[in-house]
Amino acid sequence: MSKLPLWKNIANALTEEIKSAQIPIGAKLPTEAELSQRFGVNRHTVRQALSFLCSEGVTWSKRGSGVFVSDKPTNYKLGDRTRFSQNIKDAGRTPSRKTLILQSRLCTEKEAAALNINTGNRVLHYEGISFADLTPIGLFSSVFCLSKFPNLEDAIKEHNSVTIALSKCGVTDYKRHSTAVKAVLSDAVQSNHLRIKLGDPLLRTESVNTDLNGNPIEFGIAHFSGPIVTLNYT
Amino acid sequence: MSKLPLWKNIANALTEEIKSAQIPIGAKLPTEAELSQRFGVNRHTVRQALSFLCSEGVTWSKRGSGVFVSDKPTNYKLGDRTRFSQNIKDAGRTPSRKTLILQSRLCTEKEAAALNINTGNRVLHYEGISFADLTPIGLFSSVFCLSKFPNLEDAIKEHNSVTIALSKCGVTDYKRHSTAVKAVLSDAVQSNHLRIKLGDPLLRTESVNTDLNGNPIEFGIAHFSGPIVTLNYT
DNA sequence: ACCTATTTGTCCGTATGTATT
DNA sequence: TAATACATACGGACAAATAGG
Repeated sequence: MSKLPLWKNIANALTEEIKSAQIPIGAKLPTEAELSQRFGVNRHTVRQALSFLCSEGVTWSKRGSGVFVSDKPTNYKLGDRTRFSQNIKDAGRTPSRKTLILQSRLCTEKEAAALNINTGNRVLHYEGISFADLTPIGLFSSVFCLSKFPNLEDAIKEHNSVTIALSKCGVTDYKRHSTAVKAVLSDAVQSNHLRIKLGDPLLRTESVNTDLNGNPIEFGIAHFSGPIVTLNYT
Repeated sequence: MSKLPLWKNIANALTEEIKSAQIPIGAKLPTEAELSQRFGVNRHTVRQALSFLCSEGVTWSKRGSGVFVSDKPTNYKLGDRTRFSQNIKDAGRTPSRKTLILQSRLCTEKEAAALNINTGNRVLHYEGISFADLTPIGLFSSVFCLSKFPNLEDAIKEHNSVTIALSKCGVTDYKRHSTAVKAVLSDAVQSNHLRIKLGDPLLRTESVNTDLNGNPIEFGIAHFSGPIVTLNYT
């Protein structure tokens, strides 16, 4: 019946199982050995099917570990009211964050310039991973002027949300003042956190948020997973 | 020396010969047998390199005949947008463009949806390279609805400017309706045009421009050189 | 910190099929 | 028809990265 090559049939079968969520997003496919057993073919025939799926972006592979189902592309809106949580919710997904660093330190020159403070000042450094559902979509690293928000660290710890924490510190609203976007290659740490391949492209954004008076309150650098995140500016 | 796999080195070598036109567009590559002899590897190792080139769109193969250098300069994904000229000037540099394609053709489904026209319609396809001074900074590919602007092709040829050409067609002003940005890796054609390394990151933007009534007039895809271009939203 | 088993990646070899010349 | 050239499929061996004890 099927004039298609063996490997193509296998690729189609696996695609169906992925589309129907029998193999959910992020899940590991059976090993090449298991698949060759199941389909009764040589391992290389399975590999050709898997290679095709990877080239189509349906899956990605990690040597020594396995082949995994890629996440669907995520849209991330970029505007003057950019909020991480709301963005993810709008996409029908559940946002969460994992904190990697939350501590005060002296600010750098670049940070001082962006926040319009002096170089001697202390800042709160907040760094971590952003998730949509269970998929890491980006790394963030923000600094806030400590003298303006002495209690911000505790507030972030308590509420696990920058927006809520800032409101507890008297900032009822803030705006995105500027965003600079460029494309870079991921390094080992980033690719590990984002579960992508070393050398996959990243969207790097540098942004400044201000209060409604135009005073800068946050300077942030974020790296979004290039393969699955799209920034939307409307 | 090279920690790269054999097949990757072969792919790079062939890419070089294609880029330098030692193997010109449309020409047939040596046979798999000849290449395996030349590189001293198994035929399958050569095949892996050729398979990669084909997946990158650099070549295409015909069973029983041979492997040929693709003649389609940029089969998919290339693009642009305008108002970029002003940005370049603001940065104290001189903008210019080189046209690669300027011709009418049937629109694709995606283009029809973006321009809010039917799939049978003809569009003007304008594709080329944007320069700042003498440095290529991006590739653009735009389509315009031909039935709305029947004289646009000649106007672009005459004035070498989309903005001026559109004004000759009655569009005195237009604005960007939406822009979606993501990071991708450059392929052989793109890296060649932009004079960057194969695999360097690119900023890919998809945008729609509308007239002041909100009717879409242009759909464009652009690829900006990741290492040197930053998009700024303020 | 180390070892081992697992898993994917690379490379070679052989045979056969299918389309082109 | 015959020779050529790419496509598919099988097989084995080892390397490299990972995961788990």
